[in-house]
Amino acid sequence: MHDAGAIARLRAFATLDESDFQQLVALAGPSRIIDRGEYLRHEGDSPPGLYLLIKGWMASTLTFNDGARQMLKVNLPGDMLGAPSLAFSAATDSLLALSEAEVKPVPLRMFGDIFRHSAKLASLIFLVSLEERVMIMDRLASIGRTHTAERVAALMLHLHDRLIRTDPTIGTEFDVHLTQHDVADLVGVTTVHVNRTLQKLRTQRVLDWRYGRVKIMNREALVELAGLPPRHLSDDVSWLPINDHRPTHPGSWR
Amino acid sequence: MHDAGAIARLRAFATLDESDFQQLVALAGPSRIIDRGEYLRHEGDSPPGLYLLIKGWMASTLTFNDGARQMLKVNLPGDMLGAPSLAFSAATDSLLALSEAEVKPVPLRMFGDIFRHSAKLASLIFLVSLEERVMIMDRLASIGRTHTAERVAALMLHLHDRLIRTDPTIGTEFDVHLTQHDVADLVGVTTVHVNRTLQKLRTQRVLDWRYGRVKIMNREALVELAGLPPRHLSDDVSWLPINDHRPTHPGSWR
DNA sequence: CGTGCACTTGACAGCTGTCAATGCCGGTGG
DNA sequence: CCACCGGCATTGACAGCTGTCAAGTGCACG
Repeated sequence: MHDAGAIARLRAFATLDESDFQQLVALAGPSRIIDRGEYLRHEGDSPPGLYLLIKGWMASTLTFNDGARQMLKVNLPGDMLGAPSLAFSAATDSLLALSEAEVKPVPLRMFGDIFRHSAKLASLIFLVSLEERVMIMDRLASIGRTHTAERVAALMLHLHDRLIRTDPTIGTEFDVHLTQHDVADLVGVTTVHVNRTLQKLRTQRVLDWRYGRVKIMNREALVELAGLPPRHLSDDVSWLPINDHRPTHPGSWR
Repeated sequence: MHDAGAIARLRAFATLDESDFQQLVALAGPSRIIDRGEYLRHEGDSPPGLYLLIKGWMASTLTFNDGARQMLKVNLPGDMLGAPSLAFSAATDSLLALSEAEVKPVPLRMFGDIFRHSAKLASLIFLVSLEERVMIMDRLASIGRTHTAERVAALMLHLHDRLIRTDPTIGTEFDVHLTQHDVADLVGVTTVHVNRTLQKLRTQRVLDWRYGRVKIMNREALVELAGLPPRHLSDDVSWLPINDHRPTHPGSWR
């Protein structure tokens, strides 16, 4: 079940067969549990590592030289953690547990083997990386060009879209493992201002966010506030080798 | 020369041989010239296309439903344009020419062939995509957590770092093809405020930015202002198949 | 029952947006 | 050659969103 969650994002672009599945399962190392509030790794750590988030919520954060902290991304189960840092000699961001979380380290050599042996899986991983870029582009636009209420609306829709992808039964009410301080760090304002903004949204009957539980009261209003167009994953990536079947030869793997 | 620029970013991670080079050159289609201020494509265009920026500056922009515009990224010669949108059914961002620019469309099928036939090039393209993610993460943090002077400082250092990579002879004075309005859209403030901020930075003898020409007067002050750690590309990605030599069979290409 | 964390509230300062007007300059047409 | 025009840069006054500081509430936990 956990592994199924971990490959859900790849399956959004193509169906995976048994051979694909085995290669991905092979990535999963021993589990590690991280308490809420603790860091899996800090920015600057070298060399950067790669992880698979199995359970719980985590966040990628960046700290300025004056101590200010910006949260760059919320990671949900099935997400890869730490990938962007792989292009650099040291970790570019810190990985923080927003709730108790379970992660599995992925040896880089084993991750590289995917690119070595499966054009299909490499293609899908590339697509997910592109998807991540668009997610952060949308967040950047939201933070750069809108006020706090709009940013919160965009964040909430973003989270809801991502949660509903792994659990379609989620309705308009669901748990969000973020404190108001976390939200502040995500949307780039202070905790005090987040608090006032949430109260305003509640009064306006748009969004009710209390005690870690969210209730979407007026989705249309949220969409209008967020101001961003809806995003739909491509349903045709046949130009990538996603249908090739290059048999795996386990013996040749290291 | 142009093609050399176009592959410079891949070469940052590994050396390319003749076979690699040929596959990349094959991507280049017929050139297209775009006047300053014109769009190569608009967000929402479907299906999304992929392009290689040969000459000039371009920008990726996103427009809100209220007309506000956020500039997400400045593209320099050698950059791939439009990649993030490939994971979606419609273009997620618009591509705007900041100066007269020359681009070459890349047929998706041909781009896919790289993933089909070269694990090495696919790996390098993946790494560049990760690098892009970190660039935008840094910009997001800057916009989310700092004031305008700090944002401008971070932007300028970012541009300088990228310009110096393709032209190491660039000193502390160089051309930047951005109006104050462009800068405002990049750092998420108004044109008026950018103007005042640039004047302040000039008075403080930190940065002199006038008439499209920039003079870095105090680099240490800029770094301190920006507040972001320096980024160094990885010098060891040997866990990826960047040394494999899978001979190309041109006849088998479609 | 004391402690710590998250949340809440009020007053005030400060950064930034808005609006409006002006100056500058290169390009265009008469 | 000169008037006109549009884009870009600049300036001032003022409003408004957001940050800062400080204090207080409520709840979970040991």
